[in-house]
Amino acid sequence: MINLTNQQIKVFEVIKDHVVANGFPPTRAEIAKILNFKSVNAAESHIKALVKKGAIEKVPGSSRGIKLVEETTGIPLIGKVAAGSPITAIENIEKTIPVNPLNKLVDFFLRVEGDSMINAGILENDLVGVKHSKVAENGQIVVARIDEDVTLKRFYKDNKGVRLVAENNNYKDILVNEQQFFSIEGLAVGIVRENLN
Amino acid sequence: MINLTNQQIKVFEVIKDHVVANGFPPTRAEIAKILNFKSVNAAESHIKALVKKGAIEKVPGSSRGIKLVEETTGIPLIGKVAAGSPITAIENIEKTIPVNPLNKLVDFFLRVEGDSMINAGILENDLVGVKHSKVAENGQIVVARIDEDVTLKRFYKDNKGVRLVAENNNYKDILVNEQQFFSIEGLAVGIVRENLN
DNA sequence: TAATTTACTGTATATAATTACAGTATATGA
DNA sequence: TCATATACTGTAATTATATACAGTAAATTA
Repeated sequence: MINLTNQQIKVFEVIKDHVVANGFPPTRAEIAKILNFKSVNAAESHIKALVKKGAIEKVPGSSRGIKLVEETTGIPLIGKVAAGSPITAIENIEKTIPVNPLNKLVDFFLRVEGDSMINAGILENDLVGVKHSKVAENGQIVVARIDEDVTLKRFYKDNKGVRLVAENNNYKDILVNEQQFFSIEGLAVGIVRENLN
Repeated sequence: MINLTNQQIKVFEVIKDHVVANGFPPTRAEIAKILNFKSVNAAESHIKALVKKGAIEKVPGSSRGIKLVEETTGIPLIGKVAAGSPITAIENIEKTIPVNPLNKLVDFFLRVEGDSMINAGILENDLVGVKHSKVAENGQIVVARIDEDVTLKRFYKDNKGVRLVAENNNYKDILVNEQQFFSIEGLAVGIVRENLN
């Protein structure tokens, strides 16, 4: 977002906050009311400026037809921290992480039980983001089903059959035999850990 | 979401998809057009039914004044998988994870460099979600600044001073001396790992 | 079997909302 | 210094939108 004036930043924040709070953007009149403009056209003019500068997009003729441009939403990712600068200073922001970095890929989450994947940095109670898939390549971490059990393991297949391998030396490999029902439910594509402290 | 009819589900999906695609909900007329209703009132009636059943909320008098109820958005968290059921069957869904499970707490992300926190299950390139804070309790994982360096470590303080401890035996504790500038930038509250496979 | 819910069409209207036009005043860049 | 941008007030008109009312018909529930 390039060179917004203080007032334009205020208008932008009002729009953003309204979307977060209500799920839809404000009207010109609502913006004007919040910022104590006596004319709706003040809001309209600011919107035009924000469009021109690429902070938002307009859908002409639509009520509340304001889109926040993707890079302006989400959470900042701090890259290299410049000497002496506050950590969240604009020059330190590498990019903006979408509201959910895993959102596009993840079909569902599974909560991890046990410590069988601890060497892969996957701890108990982590949320594993899973993408639906019926197939996997050797070495990939998969959500697999053996009969009625669903488990998270590394997947290997060779001429002897399917082997599911834990990332913890205390666990033995699981060899799937011909009598068992086996299917891959999905691929682990990411993890989320809440409550780190 | 309780007992929506097939048609109500369709209308709900249209609303949800519109919000995802455009950033704001559709009008009655837009819903009607998408679903080939010849009367806008068909959409209006469905909206009333969806409100009654708790799938959405209405903001009366507001254009596009439709809110998706929180539990209806986001990504399903699969709990115990019932015997024989498809993994994502409704009875297996424990709850719905908000679009970003860390969103409320995280002020910014830091990308992890190095393996100093590997024993805490924090790997290189993980995104650590950080909450602004100037203080920490002993044992908490913090983002700290020593002179110009920003680092992620476990924080300890006693009468001898501040000690920053890695979660990796190959790293020595960092003892902060009086001549150095030291500050806590924030507390690690979660992690996100993309590209697991 | 009667009442209610679902699932619409069709009409109408008040109001919500966008957006253009006409100004004023100050600040900034070329 | 002259054009352009910023930052508004104020008015007005067109159109976008919500929403009520009057129906019809079939399915569901009590």
